[in-house]
Amino acid sequence: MQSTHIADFRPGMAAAQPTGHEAGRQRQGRLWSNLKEVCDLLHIPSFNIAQTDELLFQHVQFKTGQRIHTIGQPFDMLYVVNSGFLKTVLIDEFGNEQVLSFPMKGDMMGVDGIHTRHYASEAVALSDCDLILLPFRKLASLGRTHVELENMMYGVMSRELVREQAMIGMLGALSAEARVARFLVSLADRFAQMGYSSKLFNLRMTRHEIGSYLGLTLETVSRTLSAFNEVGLISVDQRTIGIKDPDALKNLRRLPPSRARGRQNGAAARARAAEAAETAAAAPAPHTAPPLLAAV
Amino acid sequence: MQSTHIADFRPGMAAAQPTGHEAGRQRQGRLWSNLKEVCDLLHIPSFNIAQTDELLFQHVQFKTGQRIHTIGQPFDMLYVVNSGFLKTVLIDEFGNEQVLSFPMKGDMMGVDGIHTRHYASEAVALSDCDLILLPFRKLASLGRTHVELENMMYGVMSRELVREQAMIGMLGALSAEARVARFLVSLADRFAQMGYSSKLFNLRMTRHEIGSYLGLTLETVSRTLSAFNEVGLISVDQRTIGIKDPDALKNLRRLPPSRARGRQNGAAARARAAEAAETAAAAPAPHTAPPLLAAV
DNA sequence: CGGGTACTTGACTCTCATCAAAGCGCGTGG
DNA sequence: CCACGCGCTTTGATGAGAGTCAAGTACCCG
Repeated sequence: MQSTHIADFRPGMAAAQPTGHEAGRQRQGRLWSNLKEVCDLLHIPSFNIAQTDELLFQHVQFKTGQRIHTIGQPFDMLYVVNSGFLKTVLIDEFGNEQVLSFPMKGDMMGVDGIHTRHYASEAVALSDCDLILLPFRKLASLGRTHVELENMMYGVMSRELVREQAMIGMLGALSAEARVARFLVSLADRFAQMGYSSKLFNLRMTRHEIGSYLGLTLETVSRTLSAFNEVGLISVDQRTIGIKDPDALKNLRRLPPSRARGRQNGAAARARAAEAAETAAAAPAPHTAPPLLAAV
Repeated sequence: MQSTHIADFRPGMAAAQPTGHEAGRQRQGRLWSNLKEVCDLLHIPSFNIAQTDELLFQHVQFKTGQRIHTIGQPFDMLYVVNSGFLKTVLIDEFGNEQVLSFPMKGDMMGVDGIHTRHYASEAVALSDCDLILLPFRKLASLGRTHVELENMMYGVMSRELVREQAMIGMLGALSAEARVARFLVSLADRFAQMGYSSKLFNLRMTRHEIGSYLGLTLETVSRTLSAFNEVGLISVDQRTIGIKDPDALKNLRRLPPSRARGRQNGAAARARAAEAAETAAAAPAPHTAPPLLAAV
């Protein structure tokens, strides 16, 4: 899709990139993973997982644009992302998409289907993907004998819940600029965790999808990225993002008004942006303060 | 402003109110519930729960304003609300509260503590409460022998996840008026489910807390309630809310501009408000439409 | 190349936050 | 029992942030 102008550092990325299918073995012409590999992928401590090589979970591949599951479809599977990038969306009563998450390596999908036995969201591959299938019924019964597995389930579900709580807090309380900044930081962190570069990466999603995820319009996302670029917090070239000042991004609440950052060198502007964040961070923070945004 | 005209049916509310502690038995001067009672409370089908009267869970009472657990506190308990009203909040880095939920009878709290073994949120009683304690470790090990219990756990956690997803969708895509409208509807539904009146109830939370929950300011909440009152969708008297037109509220996206609803009788205004909702609902809904709000 | 999709940028609008000032209600203490 | 005070709520005026509409550009793919 966006191939040419980043071809130069694709090699670098490929080098940093784990080989993708490192987990799993061939069998019957398909990939399979054992319990330990799944736990490792999910970052769940799996101390004494017994010899579980007879306990294998099958992989499935999806190509860009394919749907993994749709809303209302009968639930029977959980999915763990082994490689690739996806989005999960809600479709409202008017057919509009609301992006809920961007699952990538190590994330679990499908948990929202357990309750009603039907998936509550839709998952779509944003790139070619390799997913591990976890049949839920089988998994639950296994959990009864393998305590670690049960812990894994509870842990992953709880983690997901906490993640969504953080999302709600962000949507409820942060400005557009702060949302975009945190989105970039969290992406960078996840890339780092996966062994990619956290300083330079490719967005796998469109501005529209980012906007939907953050509760903003695509124009606002685009403008905000441009503004960050202008003050030197990041570099933007289409879907290629370079993180220049992660700390300032992490703490950013509001950029100085645009008229105040007209003709000047980037360093000075960046310094002031960072300063704005620091100032906010150092504020006394009365417990009774209004919920939204400190002054700059 | 609008104080007197609902005092007349205050008594009716008290009558509709269940007696609160109907679940549970006395023992050692305290209330205890068995597994079946807990499942019923959570609305989890519990077909063949064996004789589990030796499996008892203790109740605890909290008074208005008391904290059930705080952020960072070591996790060991889940809580099920047997009676009363609470809020759960996140505290951001500046000390501002972000309300995450308003748990009431049948809701489970504390699930966010499983992952890190520390509660990720804080729970506060908005009224006197009676909670059932579920020691998590004990519960998990019981789940291995009582399959229904395990299903209950997964089901409740998944349900919570779906609820938060809906919240994210709402925060990301709806106008202030639509958010308040849906908040009222969802409250009404929950009251109905609990056996209270869904037409007339008391808010247990302040405008500030509602605003925090919905990502709005308290002034916007207040103004929106007043506007709904003005067009006859609801009646408002401080914390007492009367639902007049639930269907219009459910579908409402945007009220007609205020200048268009100046001097006129309420019925006509309500009709137009409902119509606005219907119109939006009947729209063709192209899949590619912008994420936010149809026109009126 | 040419068509289409994604992205950027500008001008304008409008919703909602902010600031401010009164009412109202309820509990406390005189 | 009433007066006082404080927190909650309402309402108004104002403005800033973000959405909407509209070109125009860059990029991708057949």
